Formats: sequence, C-alpha cells, structure tokens
Amino acid sequence: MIKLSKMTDYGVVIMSEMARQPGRTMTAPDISLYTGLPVPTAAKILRTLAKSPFLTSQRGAHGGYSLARRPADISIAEIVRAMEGPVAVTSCVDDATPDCSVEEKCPMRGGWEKINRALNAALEEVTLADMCQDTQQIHAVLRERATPRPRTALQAE
Amino acid sequence: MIKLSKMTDYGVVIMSEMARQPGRTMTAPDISLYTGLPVPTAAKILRTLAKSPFLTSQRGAHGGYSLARRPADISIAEIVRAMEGPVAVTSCVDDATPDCSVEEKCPMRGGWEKINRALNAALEEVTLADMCQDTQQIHAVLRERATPRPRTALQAE
DNA sequence: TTGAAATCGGACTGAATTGGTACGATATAA
DNA sequence: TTATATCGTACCAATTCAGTCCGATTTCAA
Repeated sequence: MIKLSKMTDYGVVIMSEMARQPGRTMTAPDISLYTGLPVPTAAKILRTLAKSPFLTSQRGAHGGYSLARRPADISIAEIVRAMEGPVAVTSCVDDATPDCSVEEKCPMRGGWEKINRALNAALEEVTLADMCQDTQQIHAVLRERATPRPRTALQAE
Repeated sequence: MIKLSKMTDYGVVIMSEMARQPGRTMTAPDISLYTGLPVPTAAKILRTLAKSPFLTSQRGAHGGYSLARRPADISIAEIVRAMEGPVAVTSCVDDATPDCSVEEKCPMRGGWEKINRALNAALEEVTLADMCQDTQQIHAVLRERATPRPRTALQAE
C-alpha cells in the first residue's frame, strides 16, 4: 500500500475545513475543534502548511491562519508537497538528491518519470474546492456521533 | 516524498534483470550476482514476487525463478502490487479495509479516487520492457566500478 | 536411496521513520 | 504591559522497515 502519511492526510482535512469558510482567520484551537485533532498536532501541521504560499499566518493576538487563494485555486498537489516535499515514487528523480549512482544513463529513469508525471498531473488537477464541495453532508454525519474523533481519509482503527 | 519502499524498488530492479534474459531460469544467488543485492535479501524478494502470476518458481535442484510472460506483458503496476499490496494514496479506498468511519458520504472520496485512478493507470502503462530496454548501457557503467553495489532506482547513500 | 540444490515460511533484530507532545522565543493587538 | 497567537526546535514512544537466519520441504540426479 502506497499511502500518504497521517500528517499529510490531516493536512488535507485541515485545508478542506478552512475552505469551507474561505475568508475566515482560524487559530489552531479553532481547527482542533472542527476536526477533532489534538491542538498540538493541528498547530504543528498548520505551521508546516503555512510555509507554502497558499496559507498565510498572522502572529500575535487575533492572529491565526487564513487561505491566501480561493479553494478552487489550491491543488491537492500543493498541499501534499507542503507536507511531504516533492512528489515522486522514487527518490532518484527528486531534484534535492541528484546523486543516483548511475545518473542519466539509468534505463529505469524514463519509465519512472512517466509514472511520476501522471501522478503529479492527477494531484494538480484536483483542488480543494473539489474535495470539500460536499462537506456539509459529512458534517451532519459526524455531528450525529457522540464522541468527536479525528475525521480523516484514513480508516478508523 | 512519496516513495516506494526499498524492497519494492529492488523488486523492480530484479524483474528488470530477469527481463534481460526472458527464457532463463535464475536462482537467488544468480540474481544476487547480477544486481549486487545480498543473497538473503534477493531470495526474500523473489519469494514475494513469485506469489504473483508473472513469476513462477521451481523448487528443488535445478530450480529457480523464471518469467511467466513476456516483459512487454508485465506492468510495473503488477510488480508494485506484488510488493506492497493494492496501490492507493489513501487507505480508505483500499478494499481490504472498507471501514472508513464516514464511508460513501465522505466528500474527499471522489477526489482521492480520481488521483488513484490516474496513478494506477500510469503504473499499468509502463511495462518491464520499457524499463529494461536499455539495460546494456547501465551494465557497462556498473562494470567499470570496482565495488559491486546494489543498483537501484533509489539514490546511493 | 541418498545427497545436493533449491525454494518456502516464519521468526527475529536493529535501525529508521513517524506520530505526537512540550516548551521557550517571538510577534502583535488592545 | 498583558494576553493571545504563531514559530522553531527538541524530544520521546511506538510503529514500521530492512535485512538476516534457520529449519522444513521439494526436486533432480547419481
């Protein structure tokens, strides 16, 4: 199973939550409340996400986080990159570590590059707006439940 | 970085190596020799791969492993699935664990499914033949080097 | 029938990664 | 000046992963 880390998954959930009220500035406790994630965890993820241009942070009293662009203009690719770094299924195509021992003569390279391009294209195409268009429904479902638990794309244990 | 595990990477390398001599039956020590992987590791990976229909194993003396199909008919998707299980970027779309707490009402589902389809399609399209078409070149490079080291798609440490 | 050559399966260990928390520093508005 | 936030880093526990080893089984050939 090639899966995203939980943190990345949480990152998408958090961004989807923010996309529901695009104008609003939210603090880490706010996000914790909406998502069920523990405050320190939410804070850590928000900090990481805020390094990317799509999420701005405001320090100090009445500070918090807010979207820098409309949800339709924020791709899942950007969020995943913010959480995990460049998206590639092998690290030898990662620009950050260009020291594959056989470099450009590697016969595998062509195949892997094709795969990576397709993956990136798919992540690029899906936006936050696509992800949260129907968030109301899920909120109704979740409100029915007694215990607030993290609502994530990963399965409940 | 979304990366495959080393084992999966090795798996593709091993299969590419076998694809160079499609008719031949190879033992774990053979593979170790060609790839530079330690024998126990190569053996373990071959065992795993042989559970899939594209690689057959023959026990006993003069046994070994051989391709069950032509390299052009073996996709990278199959190899990755053999090593890691179903390919999906979130586990809630994994059939094996269908207990996502919000199930079909999950608004994220549509977006993730689109991404997963694209990834699977890409992995499905690239075959072993694509991967090893130019293996001769890399062999020349590797033979120049004194120390035999694992030749993998992951960078050297 | 015996022995050698191979795969098979599981258990085991050490290392690396990951999830999650805590705390002190810094910034900002009232 | 104080309360409210983010920021950065360090830290720990738990899980996962890479890699090895060993005994069982299968098969061929002498």
